[in-house]
Amino acid sequence: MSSPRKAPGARSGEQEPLSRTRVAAAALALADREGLDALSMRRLASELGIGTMTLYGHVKDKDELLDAMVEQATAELDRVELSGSWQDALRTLMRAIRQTLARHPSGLHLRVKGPLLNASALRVTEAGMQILERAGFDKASAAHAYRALFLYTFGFASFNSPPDPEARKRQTRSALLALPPDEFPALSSAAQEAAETMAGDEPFEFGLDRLLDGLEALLRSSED
Amino acid sequence: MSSPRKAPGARSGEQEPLSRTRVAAAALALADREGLDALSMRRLASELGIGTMTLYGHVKDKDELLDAMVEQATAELDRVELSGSWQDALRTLMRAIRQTLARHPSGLHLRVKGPLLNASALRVTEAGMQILERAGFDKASAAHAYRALFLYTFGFASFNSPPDPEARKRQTRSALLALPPDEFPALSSAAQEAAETMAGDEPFEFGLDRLLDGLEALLRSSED
DNA sequence: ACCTGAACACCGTTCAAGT
DNA sequence: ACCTGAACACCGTTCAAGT
Repeated sequence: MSSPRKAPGARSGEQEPLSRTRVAAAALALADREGLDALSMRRLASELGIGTMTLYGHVKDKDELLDAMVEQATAELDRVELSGSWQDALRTLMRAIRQTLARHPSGLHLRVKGPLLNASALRVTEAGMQILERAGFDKASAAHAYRALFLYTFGFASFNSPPDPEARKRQTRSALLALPPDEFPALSSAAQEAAETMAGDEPFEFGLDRLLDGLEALLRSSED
Repeated sequence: MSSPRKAPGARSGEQEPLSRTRVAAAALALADREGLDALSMRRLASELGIGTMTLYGHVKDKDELLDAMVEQATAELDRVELSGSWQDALRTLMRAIRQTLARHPSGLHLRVKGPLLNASALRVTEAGMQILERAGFDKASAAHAYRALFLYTFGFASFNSPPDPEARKRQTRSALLALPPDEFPALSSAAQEAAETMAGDEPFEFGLDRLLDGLEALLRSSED
């Protein structure tokens, strides 16, 4: 009767029972908040109010924990509303991927060691492939096109992301302005323009548009 | 006379005196050989035959060591021979970037925390910007185009890279074939084609060509 | 000056013991 | 069964001492 665990409802400080998913969510939250370096098994456990070793009941390894975090993050991608031309639909899809990656700042340039083959990631890929095939691409072109779009988006998200976009731009701009103009004529005269590409949505949209234009050209040439 | 340090020439086991560069090179070699996880200050020091703390004379931090490794790797990029059309020249440049990233497998998806502003990286960027401006792009378009090409290449290199390309393809293919075809019609019917995009040069070249085509279209439309 | 061992505050994970 | 403290083999880095 006096056991503190009896009540089935939510206690003030208590949570639903631990699960792999909840462990992954907590780990992702911690990593997003304080950086991947701050994520340790011991730290995570104490944050969850459990013994360190209890974590190993839900996750074999720290490596498996990192995998679970990637799954957890990609799960947000399910159910994106897609409409319009095939270009618009792909744009929407890629923006969603980019946003998800951005939402988990240090959480995701982490170590994606192999192809992303969890359920959520595959659903997104399926959506992309359907859009491309319906647009008229054959299977091989559709697969290549999706991969190119995805890796472009991934590269942008992991390398053109916060923190502090303005600081990135300023840092880049002053580094370029400090270059000897005779040795770096193009860069030092385009310092402002180059700095602008270091953050924000617009540089992402630029490349995405070019990629989609290139795909459209391929589609037209194959239809002739 | 009997001091083992007197001789200025190369001893059997001895090396030139330690420097930040040599420390970075050794760290990069170690990380490439055994993975980034195997790189520790203690391990690196003992491999160099010095006390752990001696490393801190050449590098403030482990973080600074990682920065130095990135510098070291990008240094390989200097002096790429560029010729042909602007498309061919950019192709050559991007291939070189991709190869350099591939040469340092775990060494480089590491933590590029900010814009790459070291001398070698900037020289490569300068080359790219010159090619684009000579082709007729204005400064803003050239900056955007270079950034898109670079991030596409970066995404590909860090996410489509070894180890074991064939295993990646097989793993992807069987995961896709295991999907329920009614829920994943596009992916399960294109399992082979999708798997093929998971490794090799050809998928990289596909997206690069589309990007370059899109850029050419932009260039033509701006010239009218 | 330059180098470094010892020490401190951490890690991930094994193992054996607690309930 | 489920959970976990203690212990082991590591970390990065500070500090004070060696030459």
